[in-house]
Amino acid sequence: MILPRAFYDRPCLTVARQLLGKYLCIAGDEGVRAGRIVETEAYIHEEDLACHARHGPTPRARTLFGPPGHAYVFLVYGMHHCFNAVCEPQGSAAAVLIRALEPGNLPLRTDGPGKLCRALSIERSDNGRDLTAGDRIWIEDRGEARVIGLATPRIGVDYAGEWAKKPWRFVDPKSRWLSRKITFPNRPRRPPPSQ
DNA sequence: ATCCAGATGGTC
DNA sequence: ACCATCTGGATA
Repeated sequence: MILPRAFYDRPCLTVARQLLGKYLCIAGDEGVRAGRIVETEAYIHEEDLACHARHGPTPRARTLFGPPGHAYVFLVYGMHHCFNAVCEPQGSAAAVLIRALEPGNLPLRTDGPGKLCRALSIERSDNGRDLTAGDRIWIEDRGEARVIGLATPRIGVDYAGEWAKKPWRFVDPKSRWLSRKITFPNRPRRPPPSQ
């Protein structure tokens, strides 16, 4: 089932959790490519100093302020794309970044936001695309059991001060395809091999 | 295992 | 001047 607009028209943290275990799909020349979502992050409103909406509805951030259920795609570090699903009602600037997929039958690795965009050929021309029309990019519910997401701080936003510490990244703890391994504090390390 | 420089270009 | 990343090379 293609996720309907009502799925996205809810609080960003809810959408970020519920996207775990869903399938990001794209239709291309050689059929449909899809991967299971195992890692997400929420970016929430103008006051979130890690969110691109922090400077208001600039040309880049405009789609964040638009209606839910659309793609927000941008270029980072001059070479990688990031894919987000816009959520919450129009005028409420929030989106969920998809950070990792289980590759399934995809030929390239998808354990990172830039890598998954490359594997699915998502680029800036996909910015603003309607995710509920089912014509090129959509997200599917394939009836799997609900994933209990593990919350952690977001990656790569240390510049955002207090906002960087909020536990707004969600991972499927059973997946081996996360952009970073899950680390537990004070877990003893395996000793180096002795001769 | 961890650390880090460099690539590269849009955005403010 | 930054930056929601990735890769390869150095080091231990």
